[in-house]
Amino acid sequence: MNLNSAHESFRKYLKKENHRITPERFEVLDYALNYKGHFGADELFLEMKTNHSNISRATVYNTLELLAACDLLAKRNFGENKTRYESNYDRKTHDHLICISCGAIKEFSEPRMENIVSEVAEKLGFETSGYSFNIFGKCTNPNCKLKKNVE
Amino acid sequence: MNLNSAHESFRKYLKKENHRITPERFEVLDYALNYKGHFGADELFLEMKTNHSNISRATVYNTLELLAACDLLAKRNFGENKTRYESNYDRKTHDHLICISCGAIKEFSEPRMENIVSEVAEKLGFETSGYSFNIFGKCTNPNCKLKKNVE
DNA sequence: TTCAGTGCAAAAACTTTGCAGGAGG
DNA sequence: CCTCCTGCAAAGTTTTTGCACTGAA
Repeated sequence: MNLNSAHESFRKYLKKENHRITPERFEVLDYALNYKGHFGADELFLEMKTNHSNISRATVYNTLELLAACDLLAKRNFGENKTRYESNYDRKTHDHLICISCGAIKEFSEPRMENIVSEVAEKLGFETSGYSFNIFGKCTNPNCKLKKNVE
Repeated sequence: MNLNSAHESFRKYLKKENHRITPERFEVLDYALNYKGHFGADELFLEMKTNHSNISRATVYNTLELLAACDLLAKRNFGENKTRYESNYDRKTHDHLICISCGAIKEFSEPRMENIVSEVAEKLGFETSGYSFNIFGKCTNPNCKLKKNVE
């Protein structure tokens, strides 16, 4: 993955929106892109703290909002009452299947969704900015129920 | 709306699952079915308290879980990091369009979703128990931005 | 009689806010 | 030099938990 071009996009976005370019914001970006799978804001903050970063909670929450606003991250919600983020960088859009028993999350791409979303939005007079589509169920993993393998 | 038949379903469910039949649980059911639109657990708890109910927070949270488990209520999450419930009783399934500016929520039915959900679940080896499909965007209401008219 | 369910209050989990000091433009 | 951004800690919101008591079966 090319971090430099992600930095470039972010820098451009910050400039355009009149936000300041700070080292802290790029530090959060690096951690976010290196995170495998989905993560919560607090999770990322704690990981950064563990790695002896001097970052503050407020800065992490604020920066993740910015990264979602410029589409470098995708904002998700899997029904756990917390916001999750996921790198959007170099990836194609996808939806999620969540096991309600062990928490495993599988991704899938469903080409029909794009059409459905734009048709519905047009019919109801909305200007779409995104959608979320999650399927819940029970997975066939034999270890299911044994471990909370959320990823 | 026929409350009696909802009571009947709930009673049946509780019996089947070996949960006790308590007046508190039916009190929560009544409040939930009478609530117009979507509500959070704490909202319902506070409304019940306002109406001088003797119910406890724990009982409300617990009972709403049960009502969702037996499909009298639908559990929703509109990306606000809180669980919302909605009566499922006597209503057909539907999805939601959420205005990110004023919070308005519109409902729509999309018949194609059912097929997509079962196809995806089968392909990936999941036993489906439900799905959530929310479209986010900006509505055309001229009052949009003025009031938080969540419903 | 028994133990699941209840009310209450405290804790937990996640997020937002207020403030004083520091650095980007 | 003017603010926006930062770190910190405190407060806010929603949900969960522990405990002693009560009432359904």
